[in-house]
Amino acid sequence: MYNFSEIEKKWQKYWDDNQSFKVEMDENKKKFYMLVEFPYPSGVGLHVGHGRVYTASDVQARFKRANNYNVLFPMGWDAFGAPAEQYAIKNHIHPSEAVQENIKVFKGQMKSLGLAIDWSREFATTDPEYYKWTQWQFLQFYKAGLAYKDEKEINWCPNCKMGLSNEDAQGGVCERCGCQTTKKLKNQWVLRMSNYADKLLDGLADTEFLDKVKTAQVNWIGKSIGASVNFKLKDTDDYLEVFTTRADTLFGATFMVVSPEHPYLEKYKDKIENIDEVNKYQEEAKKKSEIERTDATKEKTGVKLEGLVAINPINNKEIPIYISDYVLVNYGTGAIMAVPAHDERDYAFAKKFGIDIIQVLEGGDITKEAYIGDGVHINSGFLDGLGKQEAIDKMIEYLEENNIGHSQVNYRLQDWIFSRQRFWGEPIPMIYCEDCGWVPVPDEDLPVVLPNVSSYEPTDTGESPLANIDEFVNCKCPKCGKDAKRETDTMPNWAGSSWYWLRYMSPKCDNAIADMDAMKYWGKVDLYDGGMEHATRHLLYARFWNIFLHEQGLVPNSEPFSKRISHGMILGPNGEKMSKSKGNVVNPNDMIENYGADALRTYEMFIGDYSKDAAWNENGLKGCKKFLDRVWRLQEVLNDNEGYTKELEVIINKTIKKVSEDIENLDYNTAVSALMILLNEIEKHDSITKMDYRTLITLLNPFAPHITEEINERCSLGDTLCTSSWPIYNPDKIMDDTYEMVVQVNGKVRGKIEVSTDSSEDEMKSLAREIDNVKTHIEGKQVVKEIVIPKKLVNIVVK
RNA sequence: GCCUGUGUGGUGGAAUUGGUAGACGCGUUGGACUCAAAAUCCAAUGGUAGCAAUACCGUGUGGGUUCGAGUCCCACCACAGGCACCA
Repeated sequence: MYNFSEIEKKWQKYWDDNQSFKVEMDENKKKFYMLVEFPYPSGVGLHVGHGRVYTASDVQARFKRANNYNVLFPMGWDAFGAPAEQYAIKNHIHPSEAVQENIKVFKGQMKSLGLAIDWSREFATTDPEYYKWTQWQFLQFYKAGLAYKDEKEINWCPNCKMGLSNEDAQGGVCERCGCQTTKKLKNQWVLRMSNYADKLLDGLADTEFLDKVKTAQVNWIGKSIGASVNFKLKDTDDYLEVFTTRADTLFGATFMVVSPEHPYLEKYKDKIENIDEVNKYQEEAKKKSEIERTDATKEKTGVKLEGLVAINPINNKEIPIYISDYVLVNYGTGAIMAVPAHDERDYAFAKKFGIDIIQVLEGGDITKEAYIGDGVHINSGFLDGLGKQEAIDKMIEYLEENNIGHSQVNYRLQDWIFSRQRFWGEPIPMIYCEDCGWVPVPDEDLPVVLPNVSSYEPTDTGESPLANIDEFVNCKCPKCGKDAKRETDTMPNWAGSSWYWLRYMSPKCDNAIADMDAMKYWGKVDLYDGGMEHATRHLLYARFWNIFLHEQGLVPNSEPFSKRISHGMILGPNGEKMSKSKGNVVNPNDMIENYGADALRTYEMFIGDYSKDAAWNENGLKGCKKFLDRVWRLQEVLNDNEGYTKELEVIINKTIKKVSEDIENLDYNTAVSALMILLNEIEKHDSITKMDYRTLITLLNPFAPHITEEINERCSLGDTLCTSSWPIYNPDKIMDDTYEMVVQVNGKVRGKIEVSTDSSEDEMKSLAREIDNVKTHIEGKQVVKEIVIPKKLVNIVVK
């Protein structure tokens, strides 16, 4: 047998030495931009799941290259973030040192997989030459009025001592450490992402994302169309504003509820007679975790505001106001009009507090539960007798005419909290001056570099460790020259990954985020592969960022990615997610050592539907190794005949078609299967031609690039495969002369017969009746009709 | 609760989109080679009945459309992912 590690090293060196995969712009060639999410270089090295994703991307890149595309297939490192910082805290070294070490390991592993990456474009988000431009782009947001400082309650992880975005604290659990988050007031930099809600929705039309990715984004943005309604506060000149999607039920609004954080509670503290009780409720709400507060199944709680009463503007009835934590401060106006007859939550609250329930839609039995279905309006004055949409329209018209409210759109999407109180992130390039306020760091002073310090731990006050470093903090105001202080917060991990695909286009550019000509040439990412876990967060941030850059005239396209696909995970042999604690982790290094990178790659492509999870099975890997061994052994049976072996011509042409289409459609598993079928056919012959062999290994090359190059060289089959063109099939040669015609009687298969491909329908019919078993099934029965599907089957219907 | 998906042999998974269900691989069983083992090669392999030809059953469940349904329609069940007191 052959020495696969020797062969693999040989060809990896060859590709390196010859810079085989380096690309430059070439206006004469069609471009193809293959992007795969760049990894966070952790200390544990690559996972076999990475192997699947990178191999699949590599197959695409090699396939497109062979099809004469100018292929950009780059790689880099998303290297800011908590793990490197934790490691630094523990070992008292600069995080960049740990990052350098890890990158080395990752890159070595990627090379040993034989990936056709253009390494000349490599960078890390932690390179000052890169984050200089991340900082510069933040300043563009700032200058466009899209970055602002806001004192607001944020998610706070008491364990990590860190502010978290809503995205990082989903469900009230810290994404990093898993502990329960609380709330804390902090002055944060925030990006006005919510301004872009509609653009993010509309832009989806220009993408080819999977439906589930689009749906996830649409849900995340959460657009709802409704109305804003003002309720007058009795004995004041003020109004309490609410958002509702059901303005038509206003006649049934019998009370109002404000969230515990609503500003009116402070504003009207003198008017609220039971303010102590209210304050107590606010305190309790604050103490509760996000999980407790948003548990929809728990019993409703609340306190009635004594002394503060609202007036329903549609009927001028006085209605009470309550404070309750089932109303969220960060959605709508933080206050609602409650229609207990037709809303489950309001119903539960009204029942508990003994509030009036007025039915305004016909249907259901509201003595038992809220009726949330549709119905004709009743008890609703001028809306009586109307259906839902008609009533909504009429009500909004009325509200607008009478200056009580207006139509309004609301989004679930929030602004992006952009501050982190950590060391290992891009410093936010802002300076605070007593006289001038917040002043951007001038472009020529970028990047604001992370200093060397002895401790990387967050401070007890929750501020970044940078706040303890006087040399970093103290500076001069760029505007007036007086003593000033730097912002010590850093950017979130998502910042560096929100524009990295642009940088690959011209990674060395030093006067812009990337060269405009390069961005125009490479354009949008053609195929972007990443995990489903990034369908909302990373993908929305990246799109928001790019849309903004486009508006600023900094990039040529509004949408950054054409097609987004997502791969399934590789699970452990037991079908569970691989983890150290479960002891089911498969190390790709071991697999490469024992079976070779080619076998590993082939197996990871063959393992199953690329978009679905798949459980690891080492026997499957052995099977793929066996397949490659058999391909290798064909070297012994080469003959000197020209062209294809005649009997193999059809299946070879068919296989070219099948493999090409499958790779194009990301059906890697069936592409490998087609090659196995071809090999099975080939092995039925005593000898094969060089052309037979060359075509087989060319089709196999994207999956097993090393062994195929070696075979190609040893047998002198042609040019190196990495610079060769993909085979083209002959459409006239993909049809066999004969096929197995299926004969059914009443839809059941009763016989099969080998017939010539150019048999006429009549010939097919008569051949069908000659089959003995068919005869027995139609004997003595009346033939009602005969269905003929050319080149496939005959179905005889009898009675 | 809502939104996406998915459900096929012992197993990973195929099925030209309404036309032979189970390709290909793994596993299992039998055989060849070998003193023996490994490796390799050959054969069989959805279930039931049968010596066999063949018949019946079979793609989560129950209905339906059709000459014909894994594929389309209706209802339901289970699992996975996302969202969720969003007014």
